[in-house]
Amino acid sequence: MGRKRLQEPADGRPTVHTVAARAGVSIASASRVLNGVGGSPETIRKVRAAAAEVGYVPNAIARSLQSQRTGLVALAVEDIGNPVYVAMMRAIESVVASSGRQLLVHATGGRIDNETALLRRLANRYVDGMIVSPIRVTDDHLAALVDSPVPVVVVGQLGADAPVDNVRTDSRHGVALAVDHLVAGGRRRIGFVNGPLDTVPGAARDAGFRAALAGHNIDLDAHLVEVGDFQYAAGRAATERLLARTDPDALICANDLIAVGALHALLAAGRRVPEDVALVGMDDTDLARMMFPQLSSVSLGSAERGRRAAELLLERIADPTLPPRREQVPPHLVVRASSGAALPAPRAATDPGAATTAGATGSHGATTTDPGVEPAPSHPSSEGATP
Amino acid sequence: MGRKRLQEPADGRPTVHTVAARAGVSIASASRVLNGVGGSPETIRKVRAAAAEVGYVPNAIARSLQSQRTGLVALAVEDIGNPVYVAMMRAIESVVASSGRQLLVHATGGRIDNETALLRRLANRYVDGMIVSPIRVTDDHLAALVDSPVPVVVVGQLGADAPVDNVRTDSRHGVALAVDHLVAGGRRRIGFVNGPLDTVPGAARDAGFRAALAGHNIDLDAHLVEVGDFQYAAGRAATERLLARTDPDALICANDLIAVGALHALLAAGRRVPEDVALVGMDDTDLARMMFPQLSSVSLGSAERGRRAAELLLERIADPTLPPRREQVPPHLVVRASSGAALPAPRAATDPGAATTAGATGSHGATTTDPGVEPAPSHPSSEGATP
DNA sequence: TTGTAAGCGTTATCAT
DNA sequence: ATGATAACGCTTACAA
Repeated sequence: MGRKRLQEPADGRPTVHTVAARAGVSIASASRVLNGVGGSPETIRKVRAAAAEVGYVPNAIARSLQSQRTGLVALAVEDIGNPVYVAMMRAIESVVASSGRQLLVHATGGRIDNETALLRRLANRYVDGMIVSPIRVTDDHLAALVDSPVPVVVVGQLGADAPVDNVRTDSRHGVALAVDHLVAGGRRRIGFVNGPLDTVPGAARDAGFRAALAGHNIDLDAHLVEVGDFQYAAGRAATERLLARTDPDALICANDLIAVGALHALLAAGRRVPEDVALVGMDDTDLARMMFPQLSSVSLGSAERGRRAAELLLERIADPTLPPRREQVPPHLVVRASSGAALPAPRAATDPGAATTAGATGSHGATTTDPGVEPAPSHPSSEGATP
Repeated sequence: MGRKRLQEPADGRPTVHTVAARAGVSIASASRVLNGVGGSPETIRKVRAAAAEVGYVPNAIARSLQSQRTGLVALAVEDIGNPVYVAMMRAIESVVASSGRQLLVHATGGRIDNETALLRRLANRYVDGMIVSPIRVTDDHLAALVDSPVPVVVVGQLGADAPVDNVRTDSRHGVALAVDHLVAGGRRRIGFVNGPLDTVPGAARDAGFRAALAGHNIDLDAHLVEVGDFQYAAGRAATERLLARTDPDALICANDLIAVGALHALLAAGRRVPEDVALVGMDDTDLARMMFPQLSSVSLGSAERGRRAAELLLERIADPTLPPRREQVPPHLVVRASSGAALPAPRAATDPGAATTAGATGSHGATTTDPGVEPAPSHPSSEGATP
């Protein structure tokens, strides 16, 4: 025998039973009125009054158990401190909101166990679906993705055979765009500051860099390659190590955070950017435009990937029987002042607002020259102060 | 009469019933084994096997309905694009994680209705507790906070009478620290680029600025004050407007995002920082250290406030009967290169790594001089690439 | 140890 | 329109 049903639960909060009793109707009637379906005028009045009097608040968990949905969608990324994920999140949020759902974000901090745990917990029905963007993928991880009880869409590379919706870009090609551009600008001693090679993006960018150099018949000088993690501090430190042993005339960084660190290190070392060293980042985040000089950057279409991922997720939530889909968003290079001037130029504009016209299009295409004095990034949807 | 209980639910996913039937035991036994409490060796074996065979995954919603907890905690902020919230989030996350819970973040985009809706949805039991940091507070909002079914802690100013746990700082004092410092450095034409005055922080900072100037017997020149929103783009635009009509020798910005925009505008206008114009931001985010020159900034103790808020929340979850608590974290000024040199100095160091010793302590105390070549921000807990 | 069944709070079905 | 009750999937008190 279980406990007997309490009309007032242990924590004292009112339930439909409380309201129904107070209104002198059945819980069915109370529920109907509370949901705005049916009910005579008199019943409606009584129930509404009772609900207001006791301060009734529906229990969303109970409702979800019944309806098998929560109206929540989650996004799991490594680090919301990285503006690229903020951009992705904004794009996802706007799609998700249009479906009447709310987006929740979780930062995994790159801890794979953490991510798997989150997947295992949230995906067990707390959310209607999830978008994850892992930088490392283990078998355990993949298993969690595949047999998730709720729809999951992955942003990033995934094994070709994984039966999971997937939106990716071609970051190898992205690196090639940067190399082409720099070579066209006369640079030959091109350095590369990468993230960890045991991550999916790190490995892809490394491969892309090597392939692109080979394509230009440039021998890779190992001194010109450094690895840290995908953070500002590591980018700065890695660049300092690189500068201590060799003298590049250009630097490609695996993301914008690293690029900002590299810029810091270059300026501290007395190098002019772009006169002495041209600098190209990746991800094309707001950060690239906030720097002096503004940073050229390879856009990996993060917002676009986020938007597509969200659309795929909503489709799958609506119809879980869809076959796994795989989409690709092409990268493109945005040229700004940090790589704008050609090598021999002795004194180029370092004015942060100065436009550059060095949009030398390499053999891989997809290069844009960003007008230097663009209106700057704007995010109508956000404010962000410290209350 | 309701439907009859299906052993295999409509969506085909196994439940305890499925497992129990397959193992040839009761659902009680199955549940016990699945939860690791009780069960004979033989039963354990059978249930484990059955669960594995059918790929059983527990339904967390159902479990939560029973246990009245979800193991989730939410944080609602305006804009995760603002690094100050990232810092706050990291601090909260580490406390929350230590309690075995997971943190979810929601960006409200400053839309008050959005925030209230989130509160109304999540707080209805989807999470065990919430931390919110609103920049605008309406009555409706406050009502939602007060009668939330789950514990809520507010980071930021709240009416003194609101019966809600609250962690705040004194941003008026924070602005005063900046003014004192600049005055001590010989600046007199101090400008102020603020956020919207109808926000809580915007109003507080405006008041703080006026009071601090008055304290130094400096008349406020209205031309020296500009208002935008708390974003980079607005900060840049506002500074451009300000520079178009007057000529400040120092600028205080209501947050670091605005300060970066101001720096951009100043450099584009040919002003040297700090020689011509000293610049001080607020929030002391990573961004301040990523700039050239590095930005002085008033720390409002965001990480500390986040940490305290999380602790208060956990305490309240453990004991909901606690009386409302209110805590305050004092601001302090971190001096870096952007305001380091005194006014008359014709040529100060603009090397981004250069240390400054101009930590002139004003009458309000709490000033730190940041060694310029500090190891730069590091976040062991995060990586952040674009997979 | 095991099974039966109550109960978490809600919605939905069916008969009245 | 209304009320009684099954069901969502799970945990657990109690009896066997």
